[in-house]
Amino acid sequence: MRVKLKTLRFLGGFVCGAAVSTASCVAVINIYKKDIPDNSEEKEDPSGGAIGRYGFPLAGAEIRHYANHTLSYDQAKRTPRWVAEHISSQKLLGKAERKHCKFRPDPSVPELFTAHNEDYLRSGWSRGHMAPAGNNKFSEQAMAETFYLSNIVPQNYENNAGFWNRLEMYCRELTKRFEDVWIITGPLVLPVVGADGKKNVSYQVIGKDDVAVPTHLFKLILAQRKGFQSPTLAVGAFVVPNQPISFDHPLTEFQVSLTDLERMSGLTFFPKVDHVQSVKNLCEVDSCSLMNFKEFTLYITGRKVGSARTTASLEKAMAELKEAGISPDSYLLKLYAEKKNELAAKESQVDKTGR
DNA sequence: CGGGCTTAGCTC
DNA sequence: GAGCTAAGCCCG
Repeated sequence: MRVKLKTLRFLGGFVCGAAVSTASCVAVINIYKKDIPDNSEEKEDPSGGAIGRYGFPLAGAEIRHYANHTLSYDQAKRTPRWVAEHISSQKLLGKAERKHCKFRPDPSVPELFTAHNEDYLRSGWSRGHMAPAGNNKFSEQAMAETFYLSNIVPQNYENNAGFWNRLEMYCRELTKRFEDVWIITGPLVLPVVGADGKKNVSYQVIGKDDVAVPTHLFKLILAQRKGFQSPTLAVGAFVVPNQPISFDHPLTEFQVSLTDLERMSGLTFFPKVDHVQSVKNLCEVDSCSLMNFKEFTLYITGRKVGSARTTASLEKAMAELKEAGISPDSYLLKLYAEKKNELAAKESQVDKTGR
């Protein structure tokens, strides 16, 4: 029997993390043959071809392939419907830098349906990657393509830099324990139950192009480990509100069943997974835990120390860490010492030459 | 890592 | 002057 669908409920005024399934609910998901529309048979047009004489509407939702991501675009919302990726530990190695990248309209999206940077500017929303730039360190080309606005949705700043950022880091960390990780990410506009008990879908649109601001973002993770005899296939589906989410919310709070996500998104995921192949709950075979405040702050400080160009900015980063009540670990101390020497040498050189 | 903004320099 | 780009500095 199919996994029972749970009805999504939003309490009036209270914004919750979408439907939260109990862990046991998605402990083992047997993916059976799904009700996939079969377009292979051309049905005969009883009107003798008159209806289609001048063609049928086109949605522009065809699958678009890029160097390291694939997506379907939503021409009405000026955002992707979904973006798919495959990552492995190898792809995370490399020197491609986001500093050399620019957000820009996707040249393959018709001008009539594309978003522009101006839509996001001063809109109150940041440009949030669906396929993250950080998953493309191996290729400047692949990274640059993730900055096409076809891969971007309006996202809350704090969510993007915080909880969502940590979720993306967790996905990369998964490649240490699973050889192959497939990720599908996209926006959602979910209904809200109002005071009158009626359900309504409402979303903001920004800029001259009316780019749709999603109420939630989803991320679906399929992780495969080549076991000695039995390979492990595990799935985790997460629906995260497009708003600030503090450190006291665990990732599991936003987990939903695969079936629930399919119902919310209108998408059938991984249709080629074997019918009766047992797929495990990712959060039962792996931690599903994101960096805590201390780990995250240490990491960010490490990035700032590594990129510091002056002694002043270097010391500022360390002072802010202390201010947060966190003492540097051995890795950061080493990084700090190296950077301090490097900058001192550079700055004394400047003094000598007067440059 | 995830995002911003400002500035200088260039072309038209 | 407008418009684009790259570099540098800012934030969480």
